[in-house]
Amino acid sequence: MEHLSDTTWRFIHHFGEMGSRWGISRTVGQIYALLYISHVPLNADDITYLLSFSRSNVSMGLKELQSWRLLRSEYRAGDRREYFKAPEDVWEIFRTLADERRRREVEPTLSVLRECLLDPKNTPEDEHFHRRMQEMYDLISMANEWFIDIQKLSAEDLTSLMHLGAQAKKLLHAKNRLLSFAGLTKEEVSE
Amino acid sequence: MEHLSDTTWRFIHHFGEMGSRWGISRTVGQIYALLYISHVPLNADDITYLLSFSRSNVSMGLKELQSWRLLRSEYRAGDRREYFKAPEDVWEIFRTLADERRRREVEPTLSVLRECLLDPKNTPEDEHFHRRMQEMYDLISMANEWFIDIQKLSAEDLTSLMHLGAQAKKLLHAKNRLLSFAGLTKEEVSE
DNA sequence: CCGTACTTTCAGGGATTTCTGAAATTAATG
DNA sequence: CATTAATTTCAGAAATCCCTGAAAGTACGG
Repeated sequence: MEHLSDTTWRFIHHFGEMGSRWGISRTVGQIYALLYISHVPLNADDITYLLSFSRSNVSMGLKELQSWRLLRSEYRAGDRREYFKAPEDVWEIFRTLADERRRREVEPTLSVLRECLLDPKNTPEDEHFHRRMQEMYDLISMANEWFIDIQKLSAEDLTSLMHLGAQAKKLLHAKNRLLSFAGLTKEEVSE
Repeated sequence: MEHLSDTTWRFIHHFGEMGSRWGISRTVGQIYALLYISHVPLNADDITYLLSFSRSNVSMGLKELQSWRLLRSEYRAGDRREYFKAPEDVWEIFRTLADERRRREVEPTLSVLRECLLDPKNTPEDEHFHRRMQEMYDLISMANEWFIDIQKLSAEDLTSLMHLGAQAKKLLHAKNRLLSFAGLTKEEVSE
């Protein structure tokens, strides 16, 4: 890649902007967009040249992306530079991203909430605070578990489920009807 | 509320930090955490006093939270100040938050991708860029549609589905078996 | 309309984050 | 083990974001 076309630049630029709205800095977003779209793995100098920011910034950016487990890298015979690329599978990228955010943000939030919920309740006001924190804890905790669980599924299964969308509700009800028809309660059906 | 207890302060402080990792500033995060946890609606002066930052900052923060549709407010007889609170239902809060982010971040991203996909492909390299952008577009687009669809469901239905988690896969396969048992293809079953 | 109670706006200062370039570090090669 | 290639670190500059206080705006009650 000699230099960036208008289209690729727009793509890269947009993901820079998006990145800066999330925890990621603009340049890190751009580096990842570039690696995502490139048809060939790139080394740090390639990135420095194509995006024209400082070599050290690229180095730090790559390090950060690695800490998010978002990069694959390889070495080549007779070349001691490291070549980076994003995973082929878009699903994998989003999954990793989401999981890393879960670990960095959701888990610590749950810890703080758990601690707050352990504190003594001295006043009726405290009772109310406790209740609200509990509500939030329950929701976040459930979503967290759900996400961990859902990660087991393959991209294809996830795709099917997504296409199912709100229809899943009907399926759920149908399932419950079948169970009660068979004279079973939910509890009797183990896993 | 005369002043904040240690526990509430920890809660508020944490959501300030979390907010600053998302698009929201620290103080806006704190204001919302306070309004969320308070047992009684608060006016701007209450917030200024309890969190001790400037009145104007509180004003701007409330305005921003309103632009996210995250606040309810009320007026009281003989008091011209506006009193704010967060919705009672935690589900509603997260739903609103997610939907607003969808509108502010996901939709514009899809627009950019659509535009990029319309651009002419001049080289084999461009073909590759196109393919990668298409892959990303397809995934984001599907997730977007899915989320819009899922929003129709009630908190209870969502809870059931979440508890179902990865088991939903079995349900999906059961459905397909039922369909093929009935001699129907997916395509023949419209909605 | 005037005064009062409250809210909003916004320019500028302060704080934080991000980026750079020089120097240090690491690692491969002859 | 010296040389060279590549990477990383880090202090400070630059850019950005956030918050404040003063001033302007709004709206209600008399």
